Amino acid sequence: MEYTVQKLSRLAGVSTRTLRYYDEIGILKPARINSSRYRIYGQAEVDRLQQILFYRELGVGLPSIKDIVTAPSFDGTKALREHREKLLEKREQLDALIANVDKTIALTEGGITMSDKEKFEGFKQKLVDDNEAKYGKEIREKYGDETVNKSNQKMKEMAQEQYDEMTKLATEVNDTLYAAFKTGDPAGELAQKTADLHRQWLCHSWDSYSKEAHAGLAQMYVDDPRFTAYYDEKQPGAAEFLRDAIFIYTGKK
Amino acid sequence: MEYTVQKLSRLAGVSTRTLRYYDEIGILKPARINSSRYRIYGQAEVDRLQQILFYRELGVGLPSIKDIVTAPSFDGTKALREHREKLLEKREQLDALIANVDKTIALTEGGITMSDKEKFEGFKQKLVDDNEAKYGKEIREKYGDETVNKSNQKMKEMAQEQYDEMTKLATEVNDTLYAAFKTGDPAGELAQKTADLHRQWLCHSWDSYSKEAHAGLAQMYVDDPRFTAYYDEKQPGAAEFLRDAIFIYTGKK
DNA sequence: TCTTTACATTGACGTTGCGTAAAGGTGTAT
DNA sequence: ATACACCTTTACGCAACGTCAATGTAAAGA
Repeated sequence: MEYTVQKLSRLAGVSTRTLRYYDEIGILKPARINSSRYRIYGQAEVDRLQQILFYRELGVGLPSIKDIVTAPSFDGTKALREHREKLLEKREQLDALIANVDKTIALTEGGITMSDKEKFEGFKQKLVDDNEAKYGKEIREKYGDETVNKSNQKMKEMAQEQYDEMTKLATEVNDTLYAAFKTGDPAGELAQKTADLHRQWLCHSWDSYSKEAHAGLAQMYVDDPRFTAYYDEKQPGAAEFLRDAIFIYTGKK
Repeated sequence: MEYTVQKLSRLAGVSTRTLRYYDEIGILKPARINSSRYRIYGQAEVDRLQQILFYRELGVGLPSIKDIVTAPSFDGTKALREHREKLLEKREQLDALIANVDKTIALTEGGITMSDKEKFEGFKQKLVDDNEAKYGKEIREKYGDETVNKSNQKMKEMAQEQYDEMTKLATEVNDTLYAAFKTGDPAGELAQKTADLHRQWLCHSWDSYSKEAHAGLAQMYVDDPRFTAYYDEKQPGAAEFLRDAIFIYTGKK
């Protein structure tokens, strides 16, 4: 099968300009040039373009891609396996970001403050340079009242009914949690009702619900001491109990 | 807390140049300028930078980010929730890509060929333009022997022992599968042994093993007619049976 | 006090991966 | 013959900074 620029561009979902550019920088030369100087691509070029796009999707620069695909020792599947590893890494990064967003939402909704440093977690890959320790103390300074005020402001702006519903749910979650805690059984009826109420409460601030996210948040209640303190205030161990109940509710592990 | 350019840049993991640029384009102005014309950032700027980086991570352009964060009606948590949705979308896209990579690896290892069109799945979001139908027939042309030859070439280059091990395992998987199929029980001893052998076989081509990926591949054996054909050749229903066994083996659902 | 060193400033040009004309040749259908 | 969709090269434009360069300033040690 032979393709002109446009045919190949349609096949691959790239622009003709891109193909000409790839020719220009020597990353993908056409198989031959016909009598009217048209670029004609063949099977090998289609394969090569696929490889190029794979790596491009990763964010690999075109010069590096060139090295990869023009290397005589180029092993397609080996490169793909490496590629796969990088994609998984990228997904982990994304997960970290999502977790941070969840945390930020949950914390601001609760009027709890984050340290400046904490705010940037998930962005920085791991620039754990010495200066961080240097500024650590200053960085760990909390916000003060301003953020809480902002949060209250936002609350005021919410429709009154929504607000009522949420606070009602919140107290219900708390009450049911402590009642369930006394039964000692996270799989029991009361504990599962707590988990369900918690889900309802969550749905007020989440646009879409997923079991995974719910379970993840539950784990955070145990991992983050500020949450633990909140739930354990009246009843030590309540945060952990809530997590267990939610894990069962969401069918995790 | 007040920060100079460098302090803030270290905190947030960006360059000082970036901060100056953000000042230049008016997306993040310092709280004040001191007597030596140094930029001094305060608490509000730290928060704002966090928002900016959130959106930047998403691939949102700086002018759009400016609109978002400078809007007087800007609601932080609402924006975060939307942000979260987009992140989830992005992750789904990534998952699709990973699946495509897995598929490509599996297919090339198996010496099975992909149509040109199929190769670009996952790249093209949905350029379902009419011209596709036009070129559909040509596109659906299969590779021919060339790819198989390449694959064989690669096989030759593999260490002989590895190759022997893999082919031995491959036949073992097949043999055990058909034996297990006769028992009719995907949870039975033989079926689970098949799943384990299949895992071992996989580990020759995967750098890292995960149950999720294993289960995903198993599902693919049923979804992709070429795989189904391969496994069902001697024994119709074998592909589905293998999937069920692997699901149980990996503890899925 | 002097000097070094680390940090700040404003230009201004370079880079990547193309988009987008502009100005023109080609092929094929009517 | 002319319309039309396709192809060509040349060349400037863009985002989001990186990277000099040339220069001023703050903090700390000799």
